[in-house]
Amino acid sequence: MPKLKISKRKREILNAAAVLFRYKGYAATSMRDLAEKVGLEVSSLYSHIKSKEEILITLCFHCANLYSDGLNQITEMDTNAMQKIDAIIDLHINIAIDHPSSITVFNDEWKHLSSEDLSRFLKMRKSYEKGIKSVLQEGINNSLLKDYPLDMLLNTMLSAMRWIHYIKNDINQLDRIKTQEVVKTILFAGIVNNKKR
Amino acid sequence: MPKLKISKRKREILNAAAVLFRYKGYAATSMRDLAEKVGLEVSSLYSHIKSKEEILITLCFHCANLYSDGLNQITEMDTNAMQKIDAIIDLHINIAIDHPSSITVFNDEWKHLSSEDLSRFLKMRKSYEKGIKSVLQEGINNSLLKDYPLDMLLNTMLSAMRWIHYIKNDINQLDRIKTQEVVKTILFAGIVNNKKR
DNA sequence: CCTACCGATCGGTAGG
DNA sequence: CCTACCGATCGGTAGG
Repeated sequence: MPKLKISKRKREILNAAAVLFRYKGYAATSMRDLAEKVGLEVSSLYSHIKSKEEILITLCFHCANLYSDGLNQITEMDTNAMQKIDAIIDLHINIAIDHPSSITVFNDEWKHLSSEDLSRFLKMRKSYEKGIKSVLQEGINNSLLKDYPLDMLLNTMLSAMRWIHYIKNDINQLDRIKTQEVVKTILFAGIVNNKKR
Repeated sequence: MPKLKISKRKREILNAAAVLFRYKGYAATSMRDLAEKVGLEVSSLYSHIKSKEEILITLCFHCANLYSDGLNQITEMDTNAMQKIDAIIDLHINIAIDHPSSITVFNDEWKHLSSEDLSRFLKMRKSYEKGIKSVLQEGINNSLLKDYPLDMLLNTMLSAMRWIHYIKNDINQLDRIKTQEVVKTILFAGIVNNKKR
């Protein structure tokens, strides 16, 4: 596991790439686009990065780690399923607001990863979903959640938050707390077993 | 408004393109890929289509029309806001199940439209969202819906269904009715004003 | 970090 | 619908 240090310049390049990939897509973004954005000649980029794909790999797995680290902390908490789901929703909303560009890359551009990286990525996603599903299952077992098919519950819940990172930056003073509150209320009133309330 | 007739061959090409764009993305799909898929030489494609972008335009606006025609029928119905939202959810789920490939293109690849087509597309989307928002507003006014910010209500509701078209084809015998039922229950119990129930 | 450059691939056309 | 072909652009390298 390298990645001990990332130079300031490299971070600049990664950030610029995230923004470009977000709006143009990975395949439609050229290294010329990226070079221009950071004020370098194309060839100079390769002093800092190995390849275009290395950038994609870095961005995708950076986000993957944000999610899986977050989930690990949550599952270790000594709380019930409802509170864990509460925390999972906070996690997703916070990541979406704090990293809108790289989250878009993570969501929409991972398919351009190749072979080993792609399968590693899909494995991480599978395991992340498995982690959430077991929280959901715990909630169902304790009658805290309605007994719906886990897949539908998971997909609906996670999809329902997949618009926050599209909010334009100039509306960025959007109230994080308000978003969490409203989204949570919408989701919870739908997921929670009313008999228990 | 042309498009009176689309030859069988052209339809084949459009369908193959939708599938390729879905899995590889528009920019990463080459006309060579497409030609191979339909069993033609690259240059022969151009007897049926004008350009790569024409394909994207056709696919995007085909879907856009499915949604806006559907919404128009719904808003003309003589029903209350709740029933209209019910119908809107059905519309989205049905389109997602019936046109999984082109809906993915519609959702993820519209950004590759250029200038006039892009702005026409965004205008249609804006107007579609406006139509749904006025249904939501009507529901709020009649105390059928919780009084949340319209944008959050709209985005959460539409996003919550944006996973259905990713269901793999080999699970295609997934029960449409069951999906509608579960998604609707999850969404409704969250959106509906409980004081009214 | 730049100049100079390369092979591969791209969308698309001419002409039949 | 195909053969033959083209200019443009791609990601990336050599060498300093």
